[in-house]
Amino acid sequence: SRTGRARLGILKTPNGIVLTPAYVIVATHAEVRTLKPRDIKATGTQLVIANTYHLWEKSKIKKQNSKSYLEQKLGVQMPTMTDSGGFQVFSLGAAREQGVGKVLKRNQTSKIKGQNYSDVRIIEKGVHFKIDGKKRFISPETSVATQQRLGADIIFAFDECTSPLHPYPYTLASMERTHRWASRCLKVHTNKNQMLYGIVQGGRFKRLRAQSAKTIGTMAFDGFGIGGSFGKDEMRSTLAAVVAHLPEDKPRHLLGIGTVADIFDAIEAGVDTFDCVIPTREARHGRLYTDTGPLDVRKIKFAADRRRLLGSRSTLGALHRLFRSHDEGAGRLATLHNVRWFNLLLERIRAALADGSYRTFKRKFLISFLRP
RNA sequence: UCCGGGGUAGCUCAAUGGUAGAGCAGGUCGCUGUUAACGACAAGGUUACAGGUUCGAGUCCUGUCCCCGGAG
Repeated sequence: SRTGRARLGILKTPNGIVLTPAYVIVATHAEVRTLKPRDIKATGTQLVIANTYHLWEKSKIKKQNSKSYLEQKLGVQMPTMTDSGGFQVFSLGAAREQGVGKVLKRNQTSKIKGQNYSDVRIIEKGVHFKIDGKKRFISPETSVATQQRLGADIIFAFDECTSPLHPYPYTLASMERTHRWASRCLKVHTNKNQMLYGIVQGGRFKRLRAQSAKTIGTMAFDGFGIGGSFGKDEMRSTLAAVVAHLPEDKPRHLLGIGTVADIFDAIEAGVDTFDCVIPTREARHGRLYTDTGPLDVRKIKFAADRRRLLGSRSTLGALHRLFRSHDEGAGRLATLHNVRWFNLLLERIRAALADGSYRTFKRKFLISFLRP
């Protein structure tokens, strides 16, 4: 039985199927940080997302045994995505300059109009980046070409991820440019073994979100990414405004989200897949996820904790000591645990959706997870 | 026992006689299409002890205690 717009599905790719809803694990440099190739599947991960910007130079490496750099480096055959580099327009530009994330924490606005920053310059043709002294120009055409060389199963249109602090006029202008970029991406997308997803923008303005979803949603994409920034506590309402205008028969991916609360919101809005650095980054920073909430394993109170990490013989106490001694293995053990935990959560959600117990599952889960 | 060096935050060490600081450890918090195995903040002191000189002493002088090295 359906729960709102939530839906179960199977995403088929040349490298295997993905049961959805699914959490996509971030592998920016074609590796899940701290993990070895064989670790990835051991965590139950179905799909990973790498980054075109970060793999730009590597993408020029010639194929070996018909495998692209992405496939070689990942070291395991499985479904893959590559992001287009559009997020770096934000993360290396407005985000750094304004000191803000893509999800607003406080109600604040900015007079910053975009679209030139010290290391990012946006023009109609594409984006000039300057980072670590190196110059790089990425356009819809070069992003798609690079993603075709990298060979992921699912690739994304080149877009501009705007800041939640951008005012309405700039967000509108940027969105319309992203729409033009989307058409250009479709034109140069020649490898039909790869699914190309268009990306909905519109920032925190729901009118723009709906408009973007209508425009992108009627273009000949194989699926749709929902990108950009969000207002404070507006994930549900923003997703509702977007998904209403996306076709039912194509997959939807929510880019760069999210937290445990976001997962439920996204699934209930009708999102099929979403990716986020939270499981992996926070693991490296010592934050472990459990059914009774996240904990900081570095704190002294876990020094002798005998509870075991998911799928491991190691205990919280052992991991605590590894972190305290700055052992390289700490990040790997923590990452294995967190990725397993998020994948397991999605597995439980899929099971609950399948047998109609989603609402009950969610209520019980959150009571435990959010307990004081 | 003598000679020399030293004793400052939990640890390792700074501080021309002029408001005692840093790094690490420990604490709290943060992390949303990874420039992040990172970052922010707060706390932490009878400067071994007792006197003295000085407007003012971690700093100079005297004594005591302790540590290190060398000699015996």
